[in-house]
Order: sequence, then C-alpha cells, then structure tokens
Amino acid sequence: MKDKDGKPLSNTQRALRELRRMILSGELAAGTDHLESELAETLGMSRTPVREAALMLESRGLLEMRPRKGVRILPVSPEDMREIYDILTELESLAAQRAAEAGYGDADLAQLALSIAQMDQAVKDEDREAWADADDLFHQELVRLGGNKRIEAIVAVMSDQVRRARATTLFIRPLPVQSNEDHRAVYQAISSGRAEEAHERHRQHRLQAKGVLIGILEKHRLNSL
Amino acid sequence: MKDKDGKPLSNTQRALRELRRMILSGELAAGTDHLESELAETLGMSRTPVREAALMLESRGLLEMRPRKGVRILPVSPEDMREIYDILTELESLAAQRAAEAGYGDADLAQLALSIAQMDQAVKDEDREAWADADDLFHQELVRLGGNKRIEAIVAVMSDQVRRARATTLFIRPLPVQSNEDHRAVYQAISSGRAEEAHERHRQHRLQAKGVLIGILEKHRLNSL
DNA sequence: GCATTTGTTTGCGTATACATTAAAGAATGC
DNA sequence: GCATTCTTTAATGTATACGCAAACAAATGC
Repeated sequence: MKDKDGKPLSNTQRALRELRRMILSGELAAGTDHLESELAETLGMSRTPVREAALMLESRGLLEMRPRKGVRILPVSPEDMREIYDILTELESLAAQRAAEAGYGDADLAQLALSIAQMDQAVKDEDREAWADADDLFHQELVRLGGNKRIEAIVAVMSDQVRRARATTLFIRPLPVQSNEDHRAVYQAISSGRAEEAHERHRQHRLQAKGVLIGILEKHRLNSL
Repeated sequence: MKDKDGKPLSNTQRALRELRRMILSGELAAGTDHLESELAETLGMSRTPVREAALMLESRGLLEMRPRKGVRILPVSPEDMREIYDILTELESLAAQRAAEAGYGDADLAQLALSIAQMDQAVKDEDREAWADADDLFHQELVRLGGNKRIEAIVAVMSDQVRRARATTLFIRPLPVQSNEDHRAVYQAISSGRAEEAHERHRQHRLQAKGVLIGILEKHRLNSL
C-alpha cells in the first residue's frame, strides 16, 4: 500500500486513519465495544498494528482499551463539550492574539480569507457540511498562524471530538450567520495587528459557540454521542 | 510484579513508568537514540510492551520513534518552553478561576494549603528539590480543583516536559521567594471566591515563571535539554 | 432454590519468528 | 579518486503462537 507521495504506508498508519475515520463518521458508534481481532479482520491486518493504532487513539481520547471488554468507542457528553470548548476558547484566543502580533501580510492570511469566503458561500447555499469543513479549516489555519505547535496538536485532538458532536447537531441548529461575522472580525483584527481585539473577538466567538452547542445538546437530551 | 494494591501490573505499564522515570531523571539523556531491543533488554522484557509504552510516550511528547534510527529522547529547547508555558498560563489560569467560582471550603483547599506550607518550609531550608516537588503538587491540585479533566491531562503532559528543564535550572536560579507569595495570593483569591483575581494572579505568576526560566536558558545558552 | 465452586471459554498480554526495507559499506567502473 | 550500484546488515513492522486470567456457565452441596 502506498500513499500519494508513493511512500509506503505502514499498516499501523492505515489502521490509525481508518479507525479515526470510522469513529468520526459514526461507522463505529459511540459507546460500542469491538474486539481487537474483529477490527483486525475488518481492516485486513493482524492484531498488532490495530493495537498500536488503538493505543494512539486512546491518548487522543477517541476510545478506551478495556481488558476483556474490547475497545470501547468513547461517547461524548455535554459535560465533555464544556471541557473541550473551554480549552479551545483559551488556546485559540491566544493563537489569534499571537497571529495578530506576528504582523502577517495578506498573502499569509490568504488561506484564512479563503475559508471565510467558503463559509459565506456555504451559508448562501445552506450547505451545512461545506460550512463545517470550511469552519474546521478556519480554526486550524488560525491556530497554525498562532505559531505554537503544541497548541496546534491539542486543538486538533479536541476538534476531533467536537466533530463527532457536530455531526449530530449540524442539521438541528440554525444556519451559523453570526459565526461568519465573528470570523470576519477576527480576521480584520489579525490583519491590522490589533492583538487584544483578535483575542477578545475570538474568545467571544468560542463562548457563543459553546453556548449554542450545549443549548442544543441539553434541549434535545443528547447526553451521549 | 504487583503494585501497591496487589494488582498485577502489566509489562507495558511497567515499561511506561520506567521509561518515563528514566527520561525525567536524565538516565536516558535528551537527544540520545536507543534501539527498541536495547530498551527491552534493559527492562527485562520483550520488544512488544516496550513498543507500546514508547507509542504512549511519543504522544506525550517525551520521545519520537524514527524508523531505523531508534527511539529518540526529545530535547527541549527554549522555544519549546515558551510554547509550554503559554499553554500552562492559559489553562491553569482558567482552572484557578473555575476553582474560585466553585466556592470550595477550607477542607477542600487543604491540599493546596499544605503544598504552600511545604514550599515555605523548603525555601527556609533552601531545599530546592523539596520546593519543586511541592510546587508540582500545588499546580496539580489547583488544576484538579478547576474541575476540567482534560485540562488536568494536558497540564500533566506539559509539566513532564517542564520538569526536565527544571532539573537542570533548579540549582542555577535564585530561591523562588516571589513564587511563594504568588501562590498564597492565588490561594486567598480562590478561598474567598474572587474568580477574576484568581485568574489574573495566577496568570501573572506563570508569565513571571516563564520569563525567569527563559532568561536562565538563554543566559546559559541552554538550547537543548 | 440458592450460593458457592469448578470447569470452560474467550480475549488479551507478551514473546517470538519472520518479512521488509533503509542505511551503510564494499565493489566496480569510469 | 570519485561516483554509482550492489550487497550486506541491522532494525523495524507485522504476523502468529501461546499462556493466563477474567467472565460466563454448569454443577454440586447445602
């Protein structure tokens, strides 16, 4: 098996990507248990790479390995979402501030601008999936511009868990019009080097998002997904 | 092999603890490479549990597995320390704020008070090791009181890396008298429910600590440890 | 009937064997 | 003498085998 660059891809890496994909897509449902040997057979490889991949996914908080009970796909509760959003709020706001301080030019911010444009288009089209993808890109790029690799890694892990909750809630909630305005404000602040404002605007953006998501989860009694 | 509770401890767990200990103590020096088979022999077990432990330590950022180059103990640079302290600053300050909002009583804050007392004693005795241990405890307990499990986990990971830098710098720097005053102020703020102040005091404390550490590292040209 | 014990099964933890492949060294040609 | 290719080697990636311990079932004693 080779990847796009022609480099061979180890089975462990394949297992990692496949399992992650299966969890995020819901193919492996939250709360379900799966034997290592089952997963190995599904993926067409032996238990060893599956175990190694599972170990990594365990430290990303997507699953849990319980002796004799199989690999458990961890559900996400509203309380988990509070924790996650609190972390995202703090770390992304800092990233926004740092990005503004870095004095990036328009070229550096092109990707950010692009994802904002994509979100605008998606809202027009009422295409929630496209909006979610562009939103992911915006946050990922924002954090990248913040220049802290560890924050990037942490946010990536937390975002994986948010993605699962969002897969369920995406079609329940109203079109994220407010969100798009927030993004533009953050972009403007970064672009013109207003660090404090970038921080605060993004902070408010995330607090707002947290409130909306938690509200939906509690209203619909989605205690575990 | 059994642990304190009499429960058998898996070799993977033993490898995890041992390797972590060896890295933090410097027994496995930063920047050095080690074959899986060497480590396995050292620990008296086969490669399998060593690999599994290494995988976990890799996601904690303590080492890196590079095909054919062996397991590399990751060095920590001043830039790494900036990243780590930025994260600790944000997440611990939030924890302090939340702890203050939670309205804990004196009994709940006993451990926090104890570690402060231990730090005072350690400063009197000029026992830097004891101070460092108590300081770890203070921060760990503070974060626990914050009530966000994920922040606890992230801070634990980051703290492991700080510990390595501190092992080197602990005896270079002046006695942390200012630090102890900060801790007391944070404690007071939490104890009396002044959330905003707890946040801000802890924030300043961490920013200060960051400055001191980075200053030492750069002054002594400690670019990698 | 119920509880306790014994047997059986099943899945994991670990060792080990093997295939794979990148890196280092040797040999060859220019 | 240098570069290139071939060979070798060594370390990893993966499969597989097996013992053990936990969960479940059955059987036995009360």
